[in-house]
Amino acid sequence: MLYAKVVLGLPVDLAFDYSVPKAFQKNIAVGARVLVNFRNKKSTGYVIGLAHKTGIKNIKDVLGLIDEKPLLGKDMLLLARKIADYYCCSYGEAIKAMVPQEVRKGKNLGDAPQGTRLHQRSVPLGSVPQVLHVLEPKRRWEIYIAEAKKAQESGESAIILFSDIQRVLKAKEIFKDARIENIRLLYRKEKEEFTIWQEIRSKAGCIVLGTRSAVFAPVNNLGLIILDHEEDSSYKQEQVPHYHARQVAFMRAKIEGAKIILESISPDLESFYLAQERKIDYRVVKREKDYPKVMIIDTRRTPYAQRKNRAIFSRDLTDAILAVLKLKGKVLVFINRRGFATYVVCNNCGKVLKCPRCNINLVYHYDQDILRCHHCVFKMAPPQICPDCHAGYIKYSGIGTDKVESELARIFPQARVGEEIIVSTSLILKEEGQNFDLICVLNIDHAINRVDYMAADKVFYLLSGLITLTDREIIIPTSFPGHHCFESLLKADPRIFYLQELKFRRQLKYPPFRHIAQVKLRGRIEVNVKKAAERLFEKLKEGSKDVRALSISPGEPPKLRGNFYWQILFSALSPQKLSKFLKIHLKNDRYSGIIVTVDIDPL
DNA sequence: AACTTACTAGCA
DNA sequence: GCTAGTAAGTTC
Repeated sequence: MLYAKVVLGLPVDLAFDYSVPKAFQKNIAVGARVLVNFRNKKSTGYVIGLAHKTGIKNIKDVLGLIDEKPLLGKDMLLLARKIADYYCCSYGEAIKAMVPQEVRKGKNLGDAPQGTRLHQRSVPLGSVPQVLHVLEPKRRWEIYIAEAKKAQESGESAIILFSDIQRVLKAKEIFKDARIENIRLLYRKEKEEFTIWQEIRSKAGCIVLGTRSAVFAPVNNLGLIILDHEEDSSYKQEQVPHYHARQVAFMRAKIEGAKIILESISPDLESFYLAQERKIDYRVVKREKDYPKVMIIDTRRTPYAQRKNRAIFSRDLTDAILAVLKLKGKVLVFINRRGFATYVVCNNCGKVLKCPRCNINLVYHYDQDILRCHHCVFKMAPPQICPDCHAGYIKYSGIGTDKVESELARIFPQARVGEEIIVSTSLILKEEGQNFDLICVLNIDHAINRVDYMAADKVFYLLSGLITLTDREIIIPTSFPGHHCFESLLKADPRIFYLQELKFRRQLKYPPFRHIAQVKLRGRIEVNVKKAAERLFEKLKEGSKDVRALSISPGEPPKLRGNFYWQILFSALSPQKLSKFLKIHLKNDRYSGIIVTVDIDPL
């Protein structure tokens, strides 16, 4: 008798045995999908092993063999196992993350001939990963193209990952212009995803351009993986399993002997650290534009009268903008917040209008005359009279892009806002090749002040991006003028930021020196979530030999889309130790109405 | 995850 | 003794 060990896309890290009827015994193989009866429901399962014995009585038959040829090769199965061990998920959940929806649903693969794997190169070529620190963004394309060509010439495929679809499409144009053949676009929103996925499987020497999930593209003979803007947070999956494409790329490149290039204007602190430790290579592409004059304005010295008025633009800023306008120059005013007013408050009772589902401040949008929640889709018409006390008028304060635009129109009536002066959030960084004569960065202190140990990194990545958009001048008002972000920018030396930040991280035993696991509890009833979190923390606060419990706190944000959040943090030297610890200890912890999830290396 | 079974508090 | 609600166990 033959038995198949089958995993399902469930959060249980177990394989279930099914007996294999005679009809399938010849073709069933590890890596194939099967149709099975599980809890009286038909589901798609993945065969991860075959055996001639089983300890299970009342065993059920495999109902159908979906793949005559295995869907997943040894390499992909090993990758799934590694993801499960790193990111604290089940084998099946990891496999689920690797394949398109149609494949999960059990759709048959076409008869396209299966690609022949040239299989393991004798010597893994160029397999030391590389940080590509590109201070001149447009120069990176020629490197990508050269690397892609090199891969294709030796019969290898390449995967190039981008932070979003716009950039994938831009890359397609550039690669087409460079006459690269065999380009395939792969991302989860692509209608043809399933067809393209199959094409990639059946061809050799594909250049796959895609977003996060394309790190799993079923290419043959993988030679190269590039991550464009590798520090971008969109490489981290927000759903379980919370994998990071960079980490998966490292795993996959190791298994398949491929080369990795991590490209960025401002490499991730962790990547810089690996380069610093000589674990990976480091290469700089120098800036060609002139380096702009960097003005850090100490707002602690602005006159009290100005602060009291909450003037958005201090005298320094208006003077600088006016000077540029006179010379017909272009100004970028940067503010990382959309909308007109970021809080809307009653002038009688002081009540601030909040989203009923997320409990965060609603933002007034001038163009549509509407109040919006920036966390969920909630919107409402702005009330004239306070809905709470029914007495006071509604007052708008706090600034966003819309408010900045209208202020600019007031201060500079002669200027065309939207042409000579552009107001934008970090969306401006998605467009390449822009050049401004002046960039004013508003409200950056807001980002520095966040209670988030990564706040400084995020500010540094942002400013590093902005500084590529000007060769003249950038002005940043702040009450932390001595911050290492700014010092680094002033001296045009990124190392100042990285080394200082690493020093802090080492002292605090934070990443990259230790790994963090965030256990998130969510539920509809606030007190229950809090109680469950406290109970769990009480149980696990001792940690283990390797794992330390760090803290328990309300989620960030504490309420989102009608759910309340609490979180517990743990740390350990290795992510595998964290995952193992949590898999053991969370197994028997269930609280009714509360969902517990684990995020390893949270952002 | 989704479903079954066991257990406990509150009630007539 | 009954039920509702939830804690715990199982899935092949």
